[in-house]
Amino acid sequence: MRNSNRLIVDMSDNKSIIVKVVVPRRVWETYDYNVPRGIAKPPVGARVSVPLGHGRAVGIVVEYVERSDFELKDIERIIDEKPLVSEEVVELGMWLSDYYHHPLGSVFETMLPNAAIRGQPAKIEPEKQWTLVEQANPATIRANAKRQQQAWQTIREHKMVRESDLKSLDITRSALDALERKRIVKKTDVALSQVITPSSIAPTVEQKLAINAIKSDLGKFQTFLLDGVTGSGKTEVYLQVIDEAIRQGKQALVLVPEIALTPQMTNRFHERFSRMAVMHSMISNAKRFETWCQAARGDMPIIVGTRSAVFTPFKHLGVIVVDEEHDASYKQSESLRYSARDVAVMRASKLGIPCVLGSATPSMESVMNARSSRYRYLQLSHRPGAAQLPTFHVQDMRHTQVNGGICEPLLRTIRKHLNRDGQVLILINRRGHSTYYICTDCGWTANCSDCDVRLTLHEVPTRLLQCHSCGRRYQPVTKCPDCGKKSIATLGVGTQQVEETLAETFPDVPRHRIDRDSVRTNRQLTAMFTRLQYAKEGLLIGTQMLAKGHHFPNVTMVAVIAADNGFLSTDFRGPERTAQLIVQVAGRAGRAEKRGEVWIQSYDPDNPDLRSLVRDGYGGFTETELRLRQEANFPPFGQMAVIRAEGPDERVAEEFCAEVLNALRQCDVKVYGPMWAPITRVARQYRFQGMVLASKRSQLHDALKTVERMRPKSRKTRWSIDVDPSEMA
DNA sequence: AGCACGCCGACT
DNA sequence: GTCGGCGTGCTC
Repeated sequence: MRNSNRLIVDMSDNKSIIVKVVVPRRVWETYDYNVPRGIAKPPVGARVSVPLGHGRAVGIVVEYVERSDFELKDIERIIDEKPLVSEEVVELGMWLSDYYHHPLGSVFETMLPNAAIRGQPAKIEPEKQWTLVEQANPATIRANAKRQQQAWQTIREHKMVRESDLKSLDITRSALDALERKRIVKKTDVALSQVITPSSIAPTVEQKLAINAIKSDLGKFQTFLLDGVTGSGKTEVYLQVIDEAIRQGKQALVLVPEIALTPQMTNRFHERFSRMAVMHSMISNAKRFETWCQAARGDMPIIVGTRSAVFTPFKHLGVIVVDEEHDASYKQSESLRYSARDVAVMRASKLGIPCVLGSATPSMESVMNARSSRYRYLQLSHRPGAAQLPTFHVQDMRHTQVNGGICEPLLRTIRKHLNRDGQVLILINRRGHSTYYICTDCGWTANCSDCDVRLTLHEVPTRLLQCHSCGRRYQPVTKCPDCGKKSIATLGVGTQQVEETLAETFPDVPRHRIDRDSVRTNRQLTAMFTRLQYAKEGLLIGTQMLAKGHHFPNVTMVAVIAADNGFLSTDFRGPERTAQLIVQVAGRAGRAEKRGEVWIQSYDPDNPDLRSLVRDGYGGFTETELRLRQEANFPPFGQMAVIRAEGPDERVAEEFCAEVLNALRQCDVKVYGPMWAPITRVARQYRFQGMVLASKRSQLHDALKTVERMRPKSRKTRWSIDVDPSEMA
């Protein structure tokens, strides 16, 4: 049994060191490795290169142990002499694996930047900076030493120059060496430098209250729910709190939704803080790892980033801000299905620091937490500049003539606003032209061959049928494939059709359509918002993209074309999402001097959620919705998880789902299902799901624990556990 | 990430 | 029979 690179652990030798290593693979446990004698002990949180199976992997040391039950291999190489991640982040990974019932190795795969997993060297040591020696005599620099003169002047101008900035400032190594020998400049550890530009705005009374409340809790764990209407100045609160944290020598983490990371947002931070970094999916691997290391060594005071930035290690994190905390993009919908908002609160509690959750439309979870005093509730109810909130009008569509998705009264109101030089924003939650492509004779509808969804007809840029589930495109037929008649018609409106309708009615009014088809990349989105800022008139037609990104000061009217889909959705979070969307988009309407107008077209105007939203605003909606949730024991009252299973064989997938759910039925939880997923088939995979509800967190957790490692013969069926699901789809 | 293992269809 | 395609599981 002797193998050259294996050795049996010699128990008589108590000096041998064994380390537990997390490898970034789909594995549930840490692996044990032997640290060969004569090699320095790798610290906890450092990366090591280890043999794994037939290849090798880069892992993270999480613990030392005395003995192991395995035949151990030797660590191949120690990559980091100092820990790459703090013990706090290692523990966070363990917690994530436990809470979301996800393999530990995959958790670290999600948490670590690609460059770190590939084993690229990290810069963990503090950076060096060059400064002038106080009683230096620049006269000793000879007149012909041009490079030295230049270097000296640059350093004098900037007061200090970072090692990493030398190249961009055109300072050479040799010039610096010469200056150092002459004792004109010196090299030291970089000091956390931050030039803070004081606020130019005087905070309102409410802002001041919020700022002071959070500031006085810096240094201890407390979650705040900052409930502030659009334009009420939440960002100013964040900025002033971060200002104070930085003055105390701490760092700050700011999470923003994916779509919101526009220059407008980061510029607000840049105006106030000289040194900050952004992190999102478009940042290159190398840059991301660099920023990550800077934060870890305490050399980056502020990180503004999207979901995955919540895993950034910090040396002295002082406060976490989660802007638009209700936003669905904080929940990852594949692999490790974490909620960055919840992880942020968890981190804050472990670190003993405050966490600020900001929103104009807080999630039901956060509202409940504020009511039960787990969170401190702070409110910003006024818009500075005294802009008034808009008036709501629900248009009963049941007895109204409709043309291309828009009814006659709405068209008249749009005309009125356009005539008064106002912009009108039109929200439709569907892209494309029509949502049905049907035969009026036999009832045939165009469906995707791989998914169980109807095809959407697109007219722009070319006429084609598209599956919005798998992306497959089809050439539209002119004759019904079933009955052969030429009685093809379309039904259901999307953004393209509404744009078409409005083009016919208002041919001379400029129109801007904003959806995933017109704006493909984040860059295009930014460019579009910039353009719209200067477009003072016209129609803005778009999907939820419009509601999130930006404020349009000239919009005096907002029209919601179809709110019913959301309020009547089978997804229990549908109404919440829709109400948030309407309130967010309504926040774009109204100028300082006059109230805006919001029109909602509905075939179900008596819907309780819609009625309470329109009558009493988001607070009223919250009351109604929470009552409905409580009756069903849905979150935030009950604790929920969803089991999903999909596979190429309908029977097998359903049986597998049933098997997992039956195991859960043995536990102290309520189980519903298996049932079809809202989209029953995607890319030829049949999808089933089941719902697990428990009154207490621990009951849900224990039940999921029992199936977590069951891993039954998953013949071709992929399955997953989704804790705290954000949608049922 | 690779690689072994085993199950199934196809082929000399 | 045996070959090899790929889906599945394992790696301290």
